[in-house]
Amino acid sequence: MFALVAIARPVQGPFTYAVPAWMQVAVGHVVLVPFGRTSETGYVVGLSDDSAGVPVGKVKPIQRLVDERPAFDARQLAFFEWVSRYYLTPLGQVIQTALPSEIRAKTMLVLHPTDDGIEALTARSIDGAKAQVLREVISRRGLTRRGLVRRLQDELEKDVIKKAMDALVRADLALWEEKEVSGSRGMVRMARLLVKDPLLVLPKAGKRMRAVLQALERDGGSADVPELVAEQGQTVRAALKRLVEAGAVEIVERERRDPLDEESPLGAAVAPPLNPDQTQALAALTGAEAEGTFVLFGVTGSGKTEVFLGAAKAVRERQRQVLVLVPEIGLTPLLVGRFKGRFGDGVAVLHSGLTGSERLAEWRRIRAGEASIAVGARSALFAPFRDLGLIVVDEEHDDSYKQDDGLRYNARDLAVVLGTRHHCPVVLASATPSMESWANAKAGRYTMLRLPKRATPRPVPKIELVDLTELEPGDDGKRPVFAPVVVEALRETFVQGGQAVVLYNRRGYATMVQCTSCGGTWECPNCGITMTLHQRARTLSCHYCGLKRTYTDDCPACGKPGLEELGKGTERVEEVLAGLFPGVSIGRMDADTTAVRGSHHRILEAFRLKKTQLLVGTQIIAKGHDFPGVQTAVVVSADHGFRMPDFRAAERTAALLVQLAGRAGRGHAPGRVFLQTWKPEHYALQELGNIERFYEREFRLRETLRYPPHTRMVLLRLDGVDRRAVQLAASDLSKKLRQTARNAPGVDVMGPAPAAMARLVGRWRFQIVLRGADLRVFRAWLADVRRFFKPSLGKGVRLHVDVDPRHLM
DNA sequence: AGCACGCCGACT
DNA sequence: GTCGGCGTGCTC
Repeated sequence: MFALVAIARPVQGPFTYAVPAWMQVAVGHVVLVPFGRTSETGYVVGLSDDSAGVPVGKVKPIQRLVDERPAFDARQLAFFEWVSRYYLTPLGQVIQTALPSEIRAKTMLVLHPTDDGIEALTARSIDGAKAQVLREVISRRGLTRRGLVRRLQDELEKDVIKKAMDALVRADLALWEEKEVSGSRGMVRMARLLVKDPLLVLPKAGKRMRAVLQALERDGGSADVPELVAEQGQTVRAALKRLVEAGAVEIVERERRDPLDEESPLGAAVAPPLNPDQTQALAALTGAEAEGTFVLFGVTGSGKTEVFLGAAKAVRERQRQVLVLVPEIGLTPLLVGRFKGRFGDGVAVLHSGLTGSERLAEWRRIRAGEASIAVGARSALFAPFRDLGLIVVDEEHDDSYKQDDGLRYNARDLAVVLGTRHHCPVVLASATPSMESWANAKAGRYTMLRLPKRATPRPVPKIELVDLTELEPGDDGKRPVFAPVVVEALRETFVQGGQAVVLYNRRGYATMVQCTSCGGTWECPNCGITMTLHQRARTLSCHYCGLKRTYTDDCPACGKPGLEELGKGTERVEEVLAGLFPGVSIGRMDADTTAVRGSHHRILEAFRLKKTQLLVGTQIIAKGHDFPGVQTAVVVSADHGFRMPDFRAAERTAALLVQLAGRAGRGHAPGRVFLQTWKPEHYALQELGNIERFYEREFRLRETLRYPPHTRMVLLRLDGVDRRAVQLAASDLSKKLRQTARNAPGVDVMGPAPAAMARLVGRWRFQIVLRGADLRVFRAWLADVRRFFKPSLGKGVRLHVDVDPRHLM
């Protein structure tokens, strides 16, 4: 008996293994198999009586089962195989992405001394680097190659250490042993303040240590280490070490907890009556033979969730399962709460905040059929459902459905595939459907369901375009940030005790700092882009790689004072608003203010409870929250997004603006929405009141430009430290691709071209865009050229393959 | 991804 | 003559 095994590594598989006579193996079993010089996790994807052409001498036996029960069934396997083909990713990697990381055995090689080795060190018969390494091997047994290097890197060169290790093994003074490692234990390290006034104990604490202490005091005496690192950088670890030594701080491990437990208020247990539109949509989804994909196109506040809940109830009654996908579960505690309130324990929640064991428990509950409803972020798509009766993709236009590393799948698209495999309806819901979904509905492939009215009879707010070109410069010669009409509306709002949101899609204080004497600007040495000034933190920071530099008043190049702070971000907008409306309390929400765990929730709660009257922030404020008190919404610069070098810029910006407009006037007062713009004539702005007209225009525009959804794209991104090597590899690859593309009608190979951000984190990036007009021809051609897509193209050049990219930047 | 094999330049 | 650079190809 032989088993076909897909390996959890980026290798083209599967591989044939012998099944020991005593072992019961089935398709779906996770197994440990010998692979190369060590062992690796494998997934049984087939069984056969012969060795499938592999010489029997080469075939090795399966070592053991990792889990008694198969992790996936034949239907799921077929789905994984589809995903593997579509995303040009080896099957083993797809399955690895799909399964909880806990269901994975892994071994690593660790170094142990032999008796001869111990003898040799005592006898001092060896010396130099070998002796140093051997001493380390003996005193700290079981270190990996990397671990040894890390431990000795201060004393020896990296390759000297490696050579010494190999020499020791060759001389039988040490040997490699295989050690099994368990997956993540799901524990978080937490720093806790031990003394009241740490600076008394540590009068000489440095800047870093002080920053850590400050953060700890601010967060009530304790904080998670990963969060401190996210906030202040890796130097936190060194600072903590010294604080622990000084006895000011202790490190404790704690279970990672579900951040939603305390945050998702349970919704009502009983369904409210539905309006006619909702009833009609519900009927379409729950019909006896309902199948296929539906676009639930409902304005914000139209009661889409009630339709999901009603449909879920009907599906449950038929003993089938329901999958509800949400973009980022941390942003949707309300939706989770409503499902839990209606269906109680039957709801499994899958998200990244769970510990490994918690996630595994939820996963098993779904496999066992105990949970009939799963709510989760994109990876919930791979949960082991037995029989799905409904799939909901909420806010389907959201880009976070696309995974942007590793297996770059789009959960919205895969939901549609999964739906056909389970013969169940799939609902793609949004107030601003994606161009693809809208086009599919228009072409009749999907069914359009409309909820054109708000559930409560409030009017959709009026959108007012404010032409910034007509704005007069102020006394200082600069144009004000806000037009008078906007300032007036905001004032009126606050006088009436109402609330407002102001969106500006850039964080920080100034996007660029320039010396008035020498004209020098700060650029990130890793990424080559200008660094943003963060006034409060007094730092300049690179928004791509996170590099931070202390901000000084004098130019670092010529030493003269007089720096000009150009451009603006949320921090400056907040400052301007504080100046305009003294006495109005302002909350700011952007990646800077939400870096600390729980602060996201805190800022929103303060606004919901009307402790703050005005909320300033980046696009994060437009996502799915319901603030009844918001009377006025302002977009500081509506055409900001259009300038992005990306064919989806208009679509994305239009969606953002409509979503933001939906935040206003959901309560008693009618809402007003102001969009400040330099280009009021832009078609996306002109058609915001009727987004379907915008879709029509955008659809035709994309047709002339041969962009999706009229064509399909695959983005090949090459990156590496050596610019010339990357460019060379890219032109080499594109040459090969172009040659084969001659026989594939409608296939274009574009580029290579430097990526819009040509250098990120010290790596140069070039890209090649593949485009196909005919899906069948394109897919066949891709299957053929897949052989060129090796993850490493030599000389430190890496290749990432992105099928259906969301960005071309 | 790792890792071994193998072919060309600077050293004992 | 050997060590070591990393290009190429394999892992059942």
